[in-house]
Amino acid sequence: MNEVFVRIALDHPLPTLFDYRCDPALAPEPGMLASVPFGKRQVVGLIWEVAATSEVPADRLRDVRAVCHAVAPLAGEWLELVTFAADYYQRSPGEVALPALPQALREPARWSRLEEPPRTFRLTDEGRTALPDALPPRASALRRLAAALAERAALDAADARAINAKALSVLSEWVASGWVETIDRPSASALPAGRPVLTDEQAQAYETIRAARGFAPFLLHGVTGSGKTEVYLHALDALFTERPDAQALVLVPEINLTPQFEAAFRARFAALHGPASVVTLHSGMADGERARSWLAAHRGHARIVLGTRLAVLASLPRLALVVVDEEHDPAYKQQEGLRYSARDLAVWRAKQLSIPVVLGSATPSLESWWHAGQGRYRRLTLARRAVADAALPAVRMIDLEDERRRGRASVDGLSGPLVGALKARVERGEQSLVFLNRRGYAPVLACDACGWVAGCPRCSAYVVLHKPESAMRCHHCGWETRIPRACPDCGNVDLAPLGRGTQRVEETLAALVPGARVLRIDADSTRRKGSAQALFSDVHAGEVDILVGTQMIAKGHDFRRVSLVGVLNADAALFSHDFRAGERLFAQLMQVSGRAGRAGLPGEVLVQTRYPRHALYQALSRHDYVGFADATLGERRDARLPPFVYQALLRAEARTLEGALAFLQQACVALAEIGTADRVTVYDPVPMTIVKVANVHRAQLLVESGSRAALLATLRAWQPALRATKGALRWSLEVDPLDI
DNA sequence: AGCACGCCGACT
DNA sequence: GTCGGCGTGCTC
Repeated sequence: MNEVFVRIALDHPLPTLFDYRCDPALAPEPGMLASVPFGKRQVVGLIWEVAATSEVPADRLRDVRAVCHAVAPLAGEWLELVTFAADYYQRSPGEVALPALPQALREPARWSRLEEPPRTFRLTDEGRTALPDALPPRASALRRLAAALAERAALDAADARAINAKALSVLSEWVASGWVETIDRPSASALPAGRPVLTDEQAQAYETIRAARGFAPFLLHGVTGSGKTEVYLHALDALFTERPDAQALVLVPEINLTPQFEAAFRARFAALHGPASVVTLHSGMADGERARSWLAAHRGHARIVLGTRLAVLASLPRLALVVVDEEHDPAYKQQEGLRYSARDLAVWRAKQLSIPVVLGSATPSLESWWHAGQGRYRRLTLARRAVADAALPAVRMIDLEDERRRGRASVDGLSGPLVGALKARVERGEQSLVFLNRRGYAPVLACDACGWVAGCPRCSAYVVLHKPESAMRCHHCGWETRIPRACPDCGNVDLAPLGRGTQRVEETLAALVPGARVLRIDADSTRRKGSAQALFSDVHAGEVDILVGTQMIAKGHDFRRVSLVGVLNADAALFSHDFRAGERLFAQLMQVSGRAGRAGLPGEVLVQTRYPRHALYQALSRHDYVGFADATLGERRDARLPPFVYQALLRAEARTLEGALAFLQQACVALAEIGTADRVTVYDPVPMTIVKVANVHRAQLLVESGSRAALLATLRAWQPALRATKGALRWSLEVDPLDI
């Protein structure tokens, strides 16, 4: 009775692989999925290694129940990617690998339905002579099948199944015998006509990417409207012309907000390589659909995988080019579970495979900008807008202090000059955007008489007033209540909404700009699936005069008739404790400004501020990303902040703040005992800004080092001690955190 | 992370 | 007398 042993990665926090006994008849191979007993349950894991022996005592070993053969094993390169990500982000390989797979692969009952859809069959020369003699005389079903093959040039799977229910398995036997062969789906030919002509800048960027060999990271720095997408499309065209079987990975921050981007890819490549050549992959997809896309990528049928951050972990056996659009976008950082940066993993994959990777942005992350400055990334610049006579918009500050001094009070946060500019646009039949990064009606409801403020009972935060639903909602935990008629403390009925969100601005604009068709787009107005798209198409169709919204309206959309962008309430980020707030604000304002004046209309951007001289706004009005980035990088260098230092956060969540802090204090002691901490700075445990969320108290501990390797080594050594500390609390480590 | 086992309060 | 609260211990 021979047996083999397999080492399996399970979606489980213990940082080890688990050994199992396996019947060799199950033909296990690394990269295959296996169903195994684990404790009291049955789980699916990923076979990492197959070995002749095991260190684990025989009486503790259990048996593999089944191995999935419907899907080809995941390649060694993919397992390496998982190994890297697991080590870098301090997780077990199974915690990285299994959540990256479609649910269908993690359910043994569904394995059989994952079989590759059969292709078209035809007789080989050998089959034409040998097959008739090989069939038993009375096997009439088989004879009918053979006759159908002989009659036609090709027999497709559906026709075969119509002849006999078991025809497909018979055909695959005949394929194995060499009597029948499968024909691959026909690959299309002619290049589609009408590729846009590139500007000189675009052409230069494209030629540089095309000429690249080996690992070649590019930072494509292109102003909004400069046509970065067209550079990607040309680079993909060139790749597929040179290597028809190659695959490309194209990452976008939020696929639902960029249907135009997706449409451009489909239009360009579906004609060239068949409708299945472009597949999308994002978290909003139904499971079956996602499984289909994933399998198309894994099997190499999909030429282009266009997806959000989770697509960076797709299996792509012939990956030859990676594109990360809007590479600065924080959405590339996963904010729960495995907290990976899809952009960083994309660069890692490119390096692993020695292929080019293009990071595109109008406002690159300071990390990428710094890499480019150091010569690690090659910079490609698109300084001009691609559409003829589309100039960059004029950016002006509206000084709110000055307005007030002159006795021109704002009405509900909207200044006279902005309202005047909006009216002028409505009269001219042009569209405007009003950008405000706060949804709801008002962020606070307060009592004038006693100072009571509506807070969330479960969080240390105020609840946000939502007028359309006449509800107050906590944006941290989702808790909701009716708007009170009177102050619960003193009974006063004059409760005042303080500050404003998109709902209130929408209401105010409707009153201040009579006759204007005002539309609001934010996470609340687009909650229903597909409604965002419907609302955006109203804007494109010209049925909207003024669009009010959060950053959702800043992303990707090419509004041809927008000539004015108004920005409200931006100042808060200028003085934030988060050192990245300025970088984020600048990127957002550049992006939303870029919505103005794309199609020849002169564009204008009006920013309401109390600090019009602030360096960030000055750089914005000059469209000076480079100046802003270099100045901010200088500050970061002086203050020893990323990218000049590497950081990790240990977070603790407990029932009490004391519990969370005590755990972190213990963790500090454990870290001091490790001793490798000589090149690592450990800060004091601190409560998080919003200390309580959903009745859980949160605190964190920052660890940093000038050496990435030293930091990782420390984290690795720290983990066993962290796991050993007991207590009813949850903790997690985050490497390269974005929010501190 | 699940999912057990294991000891102490308010109910038929 | 039990149903069930969540503390702690294990999973190849």
